Amino acid sequence: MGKNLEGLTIGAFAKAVGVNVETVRFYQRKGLVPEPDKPYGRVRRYGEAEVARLRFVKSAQRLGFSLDEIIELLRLDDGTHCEEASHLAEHKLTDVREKLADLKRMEAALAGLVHACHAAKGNVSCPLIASLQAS
Amino acid sequence: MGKNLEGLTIGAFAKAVGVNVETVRFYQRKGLVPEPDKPYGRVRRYGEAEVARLRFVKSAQRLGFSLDEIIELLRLDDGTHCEEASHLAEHKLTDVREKLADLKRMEAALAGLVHACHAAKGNVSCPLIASLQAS
DNA sequence: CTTACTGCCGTAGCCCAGTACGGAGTCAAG
DNA sequence: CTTGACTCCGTACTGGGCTACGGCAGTAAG
Repeated sequence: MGKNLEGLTIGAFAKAVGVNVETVRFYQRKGLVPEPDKPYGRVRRYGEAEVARLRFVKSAQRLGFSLDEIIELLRLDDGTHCEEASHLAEHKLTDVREKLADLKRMEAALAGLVHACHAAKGNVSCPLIASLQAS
Repeated sequence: MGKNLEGLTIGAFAKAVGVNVETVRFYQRKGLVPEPDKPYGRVRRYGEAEVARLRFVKSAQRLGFSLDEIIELLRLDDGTHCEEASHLAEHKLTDVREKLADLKRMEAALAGLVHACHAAKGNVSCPLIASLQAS
């Protein structure tokens, strides 16, 4: 595996992004990451593009997109279906803005919770359940 | 079912909070909401405290807490664990703020894509994957 | 060549958060 | 006192997102 830097094996690839090898395979089955041809030897090799793509998948996932939604997003990325992509992008943009609004509300609620807890230092009770009544 | 305000049946209880009856039972099995004794007849009755608790569960869930984390939060609610509750909330707050930053980047990328598509119908390089590189 | 790693591939299983179902009991209106 | 909606309880199933397992093949070091 040593000096040939033509690409990463699946194990190195997975490690580079911080996911399990099995997860890479799972994503390949779903079409989230491509399954490269086996070029010179007989094992697949992964390059920078694949690393970026896999990182994107994990990032989008952290933002609350499902794997199926991420497939959609990835189809927007290759820049070739501009007209349909634009439509999809507008839809996703609406999604994203809704998520932004949700997250901002969460942020406010959590910040309020933290604040309430700190404010209640002297007091005995910190009413967790009550703190979310208004949300 | 009408005027007796001695408590809600499970159906009315679930409806009052906007969840499925089965979800209530599921939460009872997990210990997220208590299973009241059967007082007068033989069906359980639910009161204000239970409604508040169930609402709290759903609210916390919207804030991104898992059911297991919510069990933790509920155990902290007796008011004597203010520090711990605050710590948990702060941790979530950090999560939420990271997600906000990512989402804003994604929003910018999507808006850029839509704009580019509308402006120059042709080859548009989509910055979606690149937009999350920095995370 | 042998031994020991990966990698390849399919299938099965796990966890989470519910959802559905079925049979028996209960309750209130007609 | 019957009817029909609701409750109770257990068990089974679902769907999303992985994770594990097992058998075979290729490759690398000794």
